[in-house]
Amino acid sequence: MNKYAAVQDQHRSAQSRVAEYLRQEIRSGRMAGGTPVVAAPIAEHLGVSRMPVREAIQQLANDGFVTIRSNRSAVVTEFGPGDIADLYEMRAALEGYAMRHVAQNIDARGIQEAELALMRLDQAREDVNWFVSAHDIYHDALLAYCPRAQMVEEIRRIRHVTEPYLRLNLRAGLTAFANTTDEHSELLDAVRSGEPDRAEDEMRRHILRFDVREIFPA
Amino acid sequence: MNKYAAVQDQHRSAQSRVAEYLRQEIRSGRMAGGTPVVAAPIAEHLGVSRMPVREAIQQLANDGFVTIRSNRSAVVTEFGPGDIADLYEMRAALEGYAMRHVAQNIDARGIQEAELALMRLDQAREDVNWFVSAHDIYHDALLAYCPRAQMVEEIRRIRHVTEPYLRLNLRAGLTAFANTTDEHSELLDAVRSGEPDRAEDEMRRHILRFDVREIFPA
DNA sequence: GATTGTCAAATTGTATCCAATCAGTATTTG
DNA sequence: CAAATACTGATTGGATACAATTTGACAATC
Repeated sequence: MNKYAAVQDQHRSAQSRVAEYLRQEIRSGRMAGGTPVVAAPIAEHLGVSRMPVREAIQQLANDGFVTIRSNRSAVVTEFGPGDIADLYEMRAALEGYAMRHVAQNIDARGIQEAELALMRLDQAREDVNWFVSAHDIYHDALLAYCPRAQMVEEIRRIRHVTEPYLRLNLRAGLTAFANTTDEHSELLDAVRSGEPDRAEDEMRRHILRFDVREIFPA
Repeated sequence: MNKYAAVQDQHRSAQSRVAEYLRQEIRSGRMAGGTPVVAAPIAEHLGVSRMPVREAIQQLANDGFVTIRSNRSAVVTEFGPGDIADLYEMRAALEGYAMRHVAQNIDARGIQEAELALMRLDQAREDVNWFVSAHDIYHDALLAYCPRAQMVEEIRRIRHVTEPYLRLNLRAGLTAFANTTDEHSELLDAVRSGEPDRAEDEMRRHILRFDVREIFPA
């Protein structure tokens, strides 16, 4: 199945192809939380043996996408309200701190790119998938000016792991759509000012404004 | 080799035993940065096949302990000054934020335990290994009152990955030894006050006071 | 009727075998 | 003699085979 993609990616290891495939399935929500992740069928579907699938599953487990239960099938990780709060606070702490660097390092070109990404984000409000993608691009545009590779990687990891829940939130209450452009605009102002404290504070507040309870019916 | 430990851990999977073994070797510094991590000899040494070793290596790679080079032997990750700064800033951001929760949640019993851990830390100043262990315990005593499991886990991960470099620093300049008790004491005061802002600020400053340049000769 | 025991299907965990890849060295060739 | 090339040893990457474990169903028992 999907021979062309397989051929195109032939140079990369089977494991990383499998990992990328599963990551996309989970991020997109096609494999929802709780879905069993069984090695054998996936291996057959992608035309590889179980071994690289196992390793891919473990890799995803380390990123938090799946949960491995010893001697039982792994499952797509299901996050509860507490877990989401946890992840969002982590991201607030890290991405807030990252903005200190960004505010001090960003140049005219960076500002321009962020403004462009912001416009695209505004245009993307009609479609959930489009919006999520544009939202990623906007945040990444800012993080490009944070010279801390591991920090940025961790921030992205968290964003990706929580992506299905952002999608749910966008589809459920439209509030997220409405607020978000103004917030992102204020955020950009703060970064433009070059004041680390202000940039950090703005990013923190922006991320923590995400209301988990919209998704999880009490 | 080491039959008793093997028997004791028989209930757990070979993979996790191997992972734990390697993690300890690396954290302790017995396997220094740059050391090749070859599957076959380790497998033989521990009396298992190469497969669980492979998976253990990959698990460690996801935590940052080793670096996998495609089709070449993996190596123990070697961090440069920039990487260490990166990791310490991440920890500052996260553990600082965690202290907001701790300051608000800690009770009399928690304070007491932290004070005890602080005394033990002070006693441990003569020996590097002892000190590192006591330092871990002190920080964990505080983090026990942060109700954000994933955040705490990530903080610990960073602390463990940087452990060999802390050891180097302790052995090299003794400054870290000297400053640290006072700092930790001030930190505990801030937590005791219950003020989130103050607790966060104190923890951040404490962590960022770590001077990387002591290790890396310019 | 509830509980326990046993068996079978599904799935993971581990071992072993073979192919692919890379680093370094020897060797050829201009 | 220098540069390109071909070989060799070491090591990983992947596939297949098999053992161990768990789950659930169904039957036996109290």
